[in-house]
Amino acid sequence: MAESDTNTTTDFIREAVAEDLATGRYTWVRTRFPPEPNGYLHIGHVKAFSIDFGVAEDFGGQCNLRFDDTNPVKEEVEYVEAQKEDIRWIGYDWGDREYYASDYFDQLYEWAVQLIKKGKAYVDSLSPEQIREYRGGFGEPGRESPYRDRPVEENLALFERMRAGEFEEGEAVLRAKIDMQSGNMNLRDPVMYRILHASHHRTGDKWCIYPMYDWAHGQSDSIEGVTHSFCDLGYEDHRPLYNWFIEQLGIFAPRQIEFARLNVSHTVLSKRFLGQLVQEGYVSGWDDPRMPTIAGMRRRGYTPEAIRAFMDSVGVAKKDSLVDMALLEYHVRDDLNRRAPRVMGVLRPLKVVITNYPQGKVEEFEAINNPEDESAGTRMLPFSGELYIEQEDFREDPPRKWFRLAPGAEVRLKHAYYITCQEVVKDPQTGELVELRCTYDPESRGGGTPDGRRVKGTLHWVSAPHAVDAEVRLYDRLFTEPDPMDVEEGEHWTSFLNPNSLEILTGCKVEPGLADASPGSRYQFLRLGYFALDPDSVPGKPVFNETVALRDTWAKIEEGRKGRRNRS
RNA sequence: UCGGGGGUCGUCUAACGGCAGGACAAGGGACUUUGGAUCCCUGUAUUGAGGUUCAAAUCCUCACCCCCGAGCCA
Repeated sequence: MAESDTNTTTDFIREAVAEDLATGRYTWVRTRFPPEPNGYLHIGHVKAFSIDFGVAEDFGGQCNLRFDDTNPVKEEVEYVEAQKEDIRWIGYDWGDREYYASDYFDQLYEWAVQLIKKGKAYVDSLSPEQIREYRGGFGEPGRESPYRDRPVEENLALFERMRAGEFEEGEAVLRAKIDMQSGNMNLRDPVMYRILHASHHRTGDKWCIYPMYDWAHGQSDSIEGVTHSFCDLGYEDHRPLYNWFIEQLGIFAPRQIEFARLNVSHTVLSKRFLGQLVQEGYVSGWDDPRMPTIAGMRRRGYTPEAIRAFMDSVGVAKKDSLVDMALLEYHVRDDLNRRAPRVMGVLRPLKVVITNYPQGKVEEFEAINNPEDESAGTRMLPFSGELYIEQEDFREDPPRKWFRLAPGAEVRLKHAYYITCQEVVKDPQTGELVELRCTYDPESRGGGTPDGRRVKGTLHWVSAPHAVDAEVRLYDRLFTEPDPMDVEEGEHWTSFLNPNSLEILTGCKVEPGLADASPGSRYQFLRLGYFALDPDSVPGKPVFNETVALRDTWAKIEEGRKGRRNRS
C-alpha cells in the first residue's frame, strides 16, 4: 500500500508525457479510451484503459471515454452499455466526458471538403478490387488511380453526391492524395470515406458515407484537446498518416504513442475470436466465467483490485509478450486471501458417522471468519454425529506423508473435534465406499487436547442434517496451449480448446449460512479455493463459481512422485 | 521483396555508461487448528560478432531472430 504511494511506477509512456510537459510541448494532459462498441471488453482492454486513465490521473489530467463508432454495420448500443459498465466496475470514471466519434461527423465532413479544395483529397471511382490492385504490394510501389487528378470542382460535386446517396456501396470513395510510392501502405492514398447504406445506432439515417478509422481518430482526438493518444503497436505505421491529416488541417496536434498490447497465456484476447466462441457455443456467453472478458472475470469472482494489481505488475513496454495466466491468478488469490470470508463446503461428499457421539445431539462451534482480518468476526457452526467430509480427504491405503484420514488415523475437524477412523463401510454389491464410521475424542473440543498430542491433518466438514445442497462449477484454462493462436498449418485454434475447462458438480454440501448468500459474494472454501456466488443461484439453492483454487502443496507432491516414477 | 517495430532469468519487467535487481513460476526448508497464508533459502538472463571506453544490457557498426503492415475493419 504505502509502497505504491512512494513507488512512482514509471514506464516509457509516462516518461514521454513528463518530458512533453517539461519541454512545454503541452501544458495539460488529456487522454482518451476509444473502444469500438462491437463486442465486450476483455482484459487486454483493461491494460489499454488503465494506461489511458492511469496516465491522466498521474499527471492531474483527464481521460475521455470516446466510442469509436464509425462502422454502423458492426456496432450496437448493447455493447456501449456493457462497455461502460465494465470500465466503471474496474474503477475508472470519465465524468460527463462521454463522447462518440459520430458526434464529429459534421466537422469531419467539413474538413474533408477543405482537403478536397486544397487538392489533397479526391473521389475515386475505381472498384474495391481495382483499388487493391493499384495499391501495389510490399516489394512494389502502387499506381495512381486514373481519377486521381479530377478537378477540385468535380471532386466537390461528386463528394456531395456521395453524401446525398446517389451512389451504391463500392461505387465511390473519398481518398487522401498522398503518395502511391510510399513504403508505408497507409500513405498510398488511404480511403477517408466509404459509402455504407446502413443506419447508425446514434445518427440514424443521416449519413450514408462513414469516415474510416484513420480519418476519424486523430481529428476526434484533436477536437477533444487530447494531448496523448495511446494505442497498440498495430497503429505504429498509421502514425505518419495520423500526423499528416492533422498537419494538412492545421489543427491542434495530439501525440500518438504506441505500446505492446497485452497477451495472456491459455486464452485469446481479441473481440473477434471471443465473439466466435460465443456464437459457436463453445462458451455460454460473453460473461461465461471462463472468458477473459471483464464480464466473465466479474462473474468468475475476480476483483477489480486484483485485476488492477495485475496491470501494475505486467508493466508497459513495446516488446511483444505473453504474460503467464498464473500471474493473474496470483493477484486474485492475493486479494481474496485478504478479504474473502472463510466458509466450509464439501464438493464431493463422503458420509462420516461418529459412533460415540450422543444420538441426536447438536453442538455449535464458534468459527473465525477470516484469520487475515480480525474485524471479519466469527460465526457459529452446527455440529452433529453425521457429517460430510471430502472424498479426497480419505484414503484406504494412504501413501507416505498422508496427513488426512485413513483407517485407524486421527485427524482434526476444523473448529470441532479430533476423530479417528474405525471402520470403512462399503456397498457389498459394488464395493463402493459408502461411509466412514469414526469415533471422536470429547476432550478435543475446539480442536486441541489436554495431552497436547499432535494431529497433522485438519479437514473441513459440514454437518449432514444442517448442510445446504449446492451446485459448484469448477473451471480450468480455456485452452490447453499457452498461445492457442500459434497454430501449425492445417490446425485450427479451436482445436486447443480445453475439453475440461468446465466441470459441474451437484450435490455439494455447504454450511447453512450460505443458503441465501447474495450473488456476487466471494468466499474462501477452506482448503479448496475461492468461490463466488453465481447469478444463476436461487434462494436456498446456491450455485458457486470456482474463482481460483488455493495453492495445493499436497497435489504437487503427489504429482512429483508420479512424475519421478514414470521417469525411472 | 519493401516499410515500421522489437530482442535482459522459464514468464513479465528494472537499469538511462558504473555491483544485471524485482515479481510470478520452479525447487528446497521453517511454521501452521486451512498441506492456505506467512517467513527463509536456491538456481537460471543481457541474441551473436566486432568496435568506442578505465568501465557497455546501455553508445557505434555488421549480422541473426521475432512481430506488424497490401480492408471501402478498428
